[in-house]
Amino acid sequence: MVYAIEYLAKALKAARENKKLSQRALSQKIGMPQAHISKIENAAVDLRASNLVELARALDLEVMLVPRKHVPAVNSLIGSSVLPGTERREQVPAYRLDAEDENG
Amino acid sequence: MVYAIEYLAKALKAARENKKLSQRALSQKIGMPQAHISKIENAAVDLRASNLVELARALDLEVMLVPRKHVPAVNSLIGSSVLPGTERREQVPAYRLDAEDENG
DNA sequence: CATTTTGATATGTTGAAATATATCATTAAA
DNA sequence: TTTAATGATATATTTCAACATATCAAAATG
Repeated sequence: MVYAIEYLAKALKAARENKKLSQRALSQKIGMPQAHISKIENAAVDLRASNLVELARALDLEVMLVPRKHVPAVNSLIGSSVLPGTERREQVPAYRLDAEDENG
Repeated sequence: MVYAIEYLAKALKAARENKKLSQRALSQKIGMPQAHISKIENAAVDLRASNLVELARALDLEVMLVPRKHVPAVNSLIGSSVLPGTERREQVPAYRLDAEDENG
């Protein structure tokens, strides 16, 4: 377990599930073995930075370096949608049965 | 050269220089060989995610996954201060001779 | 209910390639 | 001279791909 990147692993997993992609579908999309994606999402491996960027982009995310003092503002801006801990439980509004494509 | 992470490498280098830290000082701060930091800043190696997080935090930066649609807003929010090309020259106010701890 | 099938995810192994690290040398600049 | 940056070498550790297989959940079927 690589604790330092656990939050990134969880964010990647959450983003994939948000897009309703299976690990297999994602693996075919970027040409990375499904088994490796599983290990990454469980923080069982310390993935390389280029793989992090590639994986993120496949999920419409960008890896950014944010000054610590701006982190709260950024979090509120993006609704902490990619931060673990903000599980966004079954908060799905009853009137919205299907979310899927949230990005522009 | 690992092109996919070149922008991260440049951002790390810019952030370090902004804090007026030498590679050696940074290396001692986080216990990473100075020679390795040099390779990282030149994108000569594909560093591991945990090292990216550790390096970023030592420079008061956080590695975040930002939804693509929010990237422009985040960039304007943080003033693109960590994006290379925004060198932020000698903008240090004359009345402030010593910066160091910027975070609250 | 029990069984089986199906889909998705997790785990384990092997071998090749690359990083991580330490150390030392060189170069350049203050 | 002192400090900083880069480059080279050698060794240890780890990722990563490929592949097989195990686990788990849900659905279908007997």
